[in-house]
Amino acid sequence: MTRQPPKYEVRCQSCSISRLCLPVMLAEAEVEHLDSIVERSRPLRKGEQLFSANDAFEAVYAIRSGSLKSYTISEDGIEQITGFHLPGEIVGLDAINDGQHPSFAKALETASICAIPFEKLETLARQMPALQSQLFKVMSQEIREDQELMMLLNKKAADERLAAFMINLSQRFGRRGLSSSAFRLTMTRSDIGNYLGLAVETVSRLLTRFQSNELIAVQDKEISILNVEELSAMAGTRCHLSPLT
Amino acid sequence: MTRQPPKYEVRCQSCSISRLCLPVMLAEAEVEHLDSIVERSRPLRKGEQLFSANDAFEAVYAIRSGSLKSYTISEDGIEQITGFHLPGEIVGLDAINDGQHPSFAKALETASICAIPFEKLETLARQMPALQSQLFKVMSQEIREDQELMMLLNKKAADERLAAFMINLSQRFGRRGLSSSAFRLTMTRSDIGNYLGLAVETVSRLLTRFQSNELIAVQDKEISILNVEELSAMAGTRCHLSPLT
DNA sequence: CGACACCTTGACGGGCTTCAAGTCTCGTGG
DNA sequence: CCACGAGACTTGAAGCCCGTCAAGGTGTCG
Repeated sequence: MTRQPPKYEVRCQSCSISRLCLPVMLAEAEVEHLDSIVERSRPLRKGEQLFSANDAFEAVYAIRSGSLKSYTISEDGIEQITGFHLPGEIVGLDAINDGQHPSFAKALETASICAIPFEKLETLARQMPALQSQLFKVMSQEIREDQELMMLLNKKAADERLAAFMINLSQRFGRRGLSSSAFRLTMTRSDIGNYLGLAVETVSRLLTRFQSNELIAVQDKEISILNVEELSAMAGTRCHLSPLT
Repeated sequence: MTRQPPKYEVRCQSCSISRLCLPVMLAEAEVEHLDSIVERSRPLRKGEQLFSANDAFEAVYAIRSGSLKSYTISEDGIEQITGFHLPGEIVGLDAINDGQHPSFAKALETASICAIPFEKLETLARQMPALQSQLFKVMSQEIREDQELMMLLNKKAADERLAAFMINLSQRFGRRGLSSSAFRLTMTRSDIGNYLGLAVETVSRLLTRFQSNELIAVQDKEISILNVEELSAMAGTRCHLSPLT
């Protein structure tokens, strides 16, 4: 008798977002090897931790469905959200360096996660050039995104930050086959503010303003982008014009 | 007759900062392999570019001596400095993902650079587990540092940012065998402000204030740290006490 | 239904940017 | 050698964006 695997045991070969994940560019036989080291467990429910700061680093994690936030907590207890993660993205890469997670990762909604033991992944990467290459690319990409975020936080006003955030989310949803013009925010306003370096109140006020300017429509956590052009223009740095009325 | 190599042809084996660079943890024979793919050219002079945005990505670069800044320029011409780099550090890692540099790197003073062709490095990494591992660690480290910087920019006041910056520089100089209590800033005040998301004037005022509070002594670009404890305390987030007089 | 988290809106104040002016250093060329 | 200009740095004054405080509304879950 063949035991029926629980339905969260999706294999890489049949995973719908594998083209955004590590298997990209891998030959079929290689995907099977990769699949063989992946560990899948029951989905995380909203609010559950995937890992915590100071946890020993065992694996990196690929998101199969749902969304996560990763964040650090400073000595004095201040939370700093360092990223929101969608299906196909890899989290935990910041822990490689010293074998211990520097950050937390928590589910923003029910989320299915693939754990990929890092030692095995390293070994596999040595045998599969395309996998090694993809790993370097994923990490490089994260470095670059952090740098773009730095530009955002250092040089842009509150409305520009929020516009850039919405455009970014929109594009990421689009790449995953979802609507890029209408989506649901899985994080709270407070999370957004934390991430963008703004007070919750500012985020709330800006969403209201964007809505009255007909850039977006807001219905609780549901967002519709009504005017991509103008929103994108706002996301690009503005040269200190007077604020719109 | 054996040609005398120019004196900038230092080999990895005899390089004074190899313990901070890629060769760390490599066996002697492995270092020789690595050394054999490294390309060294004449030193960069102050202000010269190592690479520019949109340049094709060929190599990553290790700094042997001197210092660099890396920065991006947004569509509308705003410069955003993304990092300052000291000997032993690797720059160009943000270019791996799409074969094109997203940022610029420029010498802040005369600097000797080792170019490491990335394709060869990848190949070598497949044969040398310790090298592959070190590469992952270096990239992981950069991701983590960017996240710490995010915390700095998002959550801390101007004086805390500058204090953290000084402490960070101090520690990095120390690790390189230089004095951690007295050093020379190779970047301008404007660069510091750009990096930390502050106006030049703010940086200048804070340096003056730090000096009158006897936390540091400033003589043009020469900095002496007089009170590490208090400066470190300031670098840790403060709980909104009234400013020191 | 009551506790709690999330969200919104208004009022106020402060920390930083911006603007402006002046000093100093340094490299360059006459 | 020195004049000269450009860039770097400092210091002061004024204004504004956004954080903070406060209050109230809404939705959710035990």
